[in-house]
Amino acid sequence: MQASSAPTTSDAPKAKDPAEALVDDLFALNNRLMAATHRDLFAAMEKSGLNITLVKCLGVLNEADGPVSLGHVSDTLGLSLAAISRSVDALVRRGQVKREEDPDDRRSKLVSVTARGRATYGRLHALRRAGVRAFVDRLEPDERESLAAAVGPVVRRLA
Amino acid sequence: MQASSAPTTSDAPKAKDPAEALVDDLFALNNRLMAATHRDLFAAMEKSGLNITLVKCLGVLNEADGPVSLGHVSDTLGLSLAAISRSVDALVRRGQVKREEDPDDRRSKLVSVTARGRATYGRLHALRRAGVRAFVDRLEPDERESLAAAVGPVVRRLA
DNA sequence: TATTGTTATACTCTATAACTATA
DNA sequence: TATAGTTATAGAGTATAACAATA
Repeated sequence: MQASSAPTTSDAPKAKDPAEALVDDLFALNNRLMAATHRDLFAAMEKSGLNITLVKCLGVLNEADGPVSLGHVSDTLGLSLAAISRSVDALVRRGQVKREEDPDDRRSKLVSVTARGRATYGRLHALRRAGVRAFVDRLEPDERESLAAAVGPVVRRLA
Repeated sequence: MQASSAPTTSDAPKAKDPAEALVDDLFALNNRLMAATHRDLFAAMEKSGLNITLVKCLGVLNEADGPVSLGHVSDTLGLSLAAISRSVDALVRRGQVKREEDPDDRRSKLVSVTARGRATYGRLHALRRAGVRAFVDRLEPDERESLAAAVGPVVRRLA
């Protein structure tokens, strides 16, 4: 997809909501960054024997403070409990996560990431980050400067 | 996924490559925009009876200058010719695209988007754009201003 | 013979439903 | 009875391979 509508040239017949131009620019930037970050990611996932759902599960577990239930992962990702059950099982077989009975509720299982799972996730994260880095490397010094000054405060305020 | 590494606080022990901080910020911004644009998109796709591959095919055809071959779509999306053949067939059945024999090479089929397909794609595009717009609406005036000044030149230079 | 696209078959992944164990 | 998770079954989607038509 690419940006459409909203003339961004200066010879627009009428004064246009400047926010619309920004929307178009952010849209375009998003597309660039997505392309940059996704290019190598899928190859790496395939090489690691992981599919998208497995990576997402790994992400939830890596970002969790501690062990979580299957139901939590299911709710977070919006996938059926059955799918999560199978995905977690696959991750357990690959040594990426650990699954234990919840001592407080033996119906429930607590899932947590292993050291290997943390390493795997870190590798994939670094790959995505490298895509962004490649984008930044193509920027002019003054472009980097103004981007840093503009984007930094926004992401920190909304964090 | 969320940004990790790279301390962005000002009390970093050593002077760090400032580009690394920008990478983290753009990474975070990208995640925000992806979340914003993908939230409603999938619901709309489902409502339209389209899956991701069909939308991607529709995207290729909408962004093409004219009719293209199945092989072109296959190469562009990195999917097998068989999958594209079935996907295009589904789009034809839904009236989203038109498939004709190439008069210059009767082995080949030329696929082009119909008025309905253009409308469908436009609707999905507008939805993604609305997500970005919602993000922009949450910004402060000065944030909008500095973002516009920084992002605009970059996306226009790299376009 | 090589190439473009279609069809046959097998595999992966997910959802719904049935089931087990626990509360 | 209700809930957490597992397993059975069916459906969607893709890849590989076999095929048909054309170059």
